[in-house]
Amino acid sequence: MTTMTAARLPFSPADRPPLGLRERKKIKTREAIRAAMYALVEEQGYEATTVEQIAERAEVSASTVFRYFPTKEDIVLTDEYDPILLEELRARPADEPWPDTIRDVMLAAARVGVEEDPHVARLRTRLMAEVPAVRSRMMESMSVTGRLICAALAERTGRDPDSLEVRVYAMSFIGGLMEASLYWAENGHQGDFTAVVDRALDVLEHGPGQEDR
Amino acid sequence: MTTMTAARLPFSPADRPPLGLRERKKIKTREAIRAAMYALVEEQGYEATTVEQIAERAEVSASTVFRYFPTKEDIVLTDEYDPILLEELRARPADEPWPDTIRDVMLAAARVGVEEDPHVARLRTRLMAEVPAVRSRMMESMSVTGRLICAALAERTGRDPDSLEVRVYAMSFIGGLMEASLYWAENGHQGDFTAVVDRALDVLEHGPGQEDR
DNA sequence: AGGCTTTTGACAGTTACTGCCATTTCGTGG
DNA sequence: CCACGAAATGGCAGTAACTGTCAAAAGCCT
Repeated sequence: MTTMTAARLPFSPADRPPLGLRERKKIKTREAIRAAMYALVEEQGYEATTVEQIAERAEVSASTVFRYFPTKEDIVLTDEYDPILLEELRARPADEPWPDTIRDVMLAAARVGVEEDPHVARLRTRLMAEVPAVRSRMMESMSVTGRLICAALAERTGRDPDSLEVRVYAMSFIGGLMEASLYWAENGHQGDFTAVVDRALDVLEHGPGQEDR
Repeated sequence: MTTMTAARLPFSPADRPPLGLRERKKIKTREAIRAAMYALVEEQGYEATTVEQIAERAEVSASTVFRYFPTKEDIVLTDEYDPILLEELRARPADEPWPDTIRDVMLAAARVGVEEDPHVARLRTRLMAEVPAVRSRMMESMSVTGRLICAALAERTGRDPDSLEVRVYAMSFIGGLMEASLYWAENGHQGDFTAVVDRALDVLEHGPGQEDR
């Protein structure tokens, strides 16, 4: 109930002010833990960093770290893309052709994700490529994004979000985007991430090109 | 070096006889461990089964279990689809249109996987759906299958197997097939698995249907 | 200031997994 | 058939990520 405040739907405009000391401190702690982990990972690498070290540097106990993040991997990668996606989806006209919708929504999410903190975005994708555990956790988190795509597509086309067809489509999408991120990281984060995503979206929409033969 | 004998390429016909006592015993141990785990999982569930229990029932030490399988998850799901896939790929004419190739190859692999031991196939997919750790491990293993698809597509179309386009295509494929397995398991393994895969392949080839609007 | 709730730290316990070393077991050449 | 080297095994100690519990501390409210 404390962790994962992702599902809070639209963000009513007036709920910034009423933040008690408690809430503010929680945010600070959360970010202190993140910062500690980022720093340690850059110094020693992911596996070499223990949760105790993270706790120590963040000046909290190990128990507290686990109260804020369910697993070590989550410390590096929890960040809510889904709300952005939802917001972006909501902003689109309901009769827009689906391919256009999904493309723009994905590009927007990618843009926000990278521009917000380019340094962290790179570290995150690098770890995704290098550390299996991180990659796995990311996949899990992406698959809930997949369900979100199911819902969106279902809503716009009047299909069953739980049908095999819709689900397979959504997860193939996720798989493709995941690979795009990996590609970007493996090639030293060359070029614009959104450009990479754009190319990936082409493939997902039209296939790899030169279809047969 | 002992585990994962998957990459042994074509299977020359005459290497069944020269199996020493040692080799035979190793296979027996391996299967004993697997059998022990399957049984215990059905009795108590996945998480409740510890490696020590598995070792005990298989009449080996815990050390030995870890010598045979790198992780607990691998005990349930290691089984080499990739060799089947390779063999099947090899059997196809080189000028066959790619969509036909990939479809038939995948269907063949699915068929073999399920028919060989339906009971285990169901348990495996059920665990995939229910246990995140198993699902993750499966994803990792599927992503090496993805590289295999990259290589095959690249070879047949003269493209770079490491290009973004080819990689995204392959992984979207994997994502879709993964979801098909999950779907099958979540719906109580209704119907033929190959039929489910067939529908998934339609989606991967042509999109979810009713493209836009 | 005093009582209530939430957050925190300390601690003990579990389990997957890693190395290391001594012992056993198998394959082989004499 | 027997030794000798290599491989497989078991036992043990250690690590690190979690989990659950309980008492102390800190923010909140009147």
